[in-house]
Amino acid sequence: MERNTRQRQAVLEAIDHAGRALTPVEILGLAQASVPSLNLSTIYRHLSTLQTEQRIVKVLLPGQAARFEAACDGDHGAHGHAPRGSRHAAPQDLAHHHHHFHCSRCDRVYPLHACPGSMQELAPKGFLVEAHEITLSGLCADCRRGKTVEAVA
Amino acid sequence: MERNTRQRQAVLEAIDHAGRALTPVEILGLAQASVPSLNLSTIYRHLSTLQTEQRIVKVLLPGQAARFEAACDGDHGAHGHAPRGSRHAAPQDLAHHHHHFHCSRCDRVYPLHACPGSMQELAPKGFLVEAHEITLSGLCADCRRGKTVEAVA
DNA sequence: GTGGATGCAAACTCTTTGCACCTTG
DNA sequence: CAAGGTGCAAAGAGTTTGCATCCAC
Repeated sequence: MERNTRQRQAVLEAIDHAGRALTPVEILGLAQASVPSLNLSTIYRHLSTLQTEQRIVKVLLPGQAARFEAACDGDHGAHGHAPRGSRHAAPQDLAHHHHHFHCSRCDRVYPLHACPGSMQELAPKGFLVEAHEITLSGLCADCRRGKTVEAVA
Repeated sequence: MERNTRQRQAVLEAIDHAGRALTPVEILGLAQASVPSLNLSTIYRHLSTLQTEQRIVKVLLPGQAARFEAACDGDHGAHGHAPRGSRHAAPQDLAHHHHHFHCSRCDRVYPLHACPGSMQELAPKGFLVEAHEITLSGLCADCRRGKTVEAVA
């Protein structure tokens, strides 16, 4: 369904190799290494289709521009075929629910692989909690130990 | 220090009477009841100074435009004088740390008056957690019981 | 009367879209 | 070769800023 262009490859590889959530501009910088003519609007278009295909996930943090990370589910790895069967499960089921840490020094966003649970008890009576987001911020290990990391490398 | 103009009054009253976090456009709508000529840029300018004075707090939720709510601290109430003495305490100390609930139906944001605590344990070793944000979403009591609430009234 | 406040318009950031041209299958 | 992909430029939301005018003190 989706053509396998150099641009699409470059975007997907940038995200898959990052290990953290990237902004569209970061992706542009990385992907232009393989496709120098690459344009930001092309990036945004691929980010849309890749989300639909559940290959990537949009990460929204308070007060920050959108970032994108690889969807760490079972479909990951082999990329020769279209997403298999299951079209009925909610995104969370596949995408392994998790949260994020934002480093205030280097501005990088790291995944956290733990979750304290539903939080229904924090809401007033009568409210129905369907989702929750937790964002931690502070210093990542690199920045904490003073390694001078250039902002968003 | 700050002049007591009709515009400033209108902005402050809209926020103080809301009981929930409002967007600049919502504030505009409410405040124009008293000052019809009121302009959005004037709103933004007052939102800045009111934040500095710690009369209001900016509320950022993932993927949402900024909202503003009354700072529910001790200085609240009497507004005849400039903020008193203490200039050394961190904002949190005065502003009563809390989180928010976003209703996906009416798009309103309500304060939550509970907090599960530091969350340092969710971060990888070596990371320093300095702050955390929790956002719940789902249906507020009104929307859950089917009261047809016009979106962002 | 004067300096800070206001309204309007322009600028800015992030993201989306229209369109003519190019490329993949 | 045709359908879909790409680059560029323009359009949109949300927010900020420059500037001439206005008004609270």
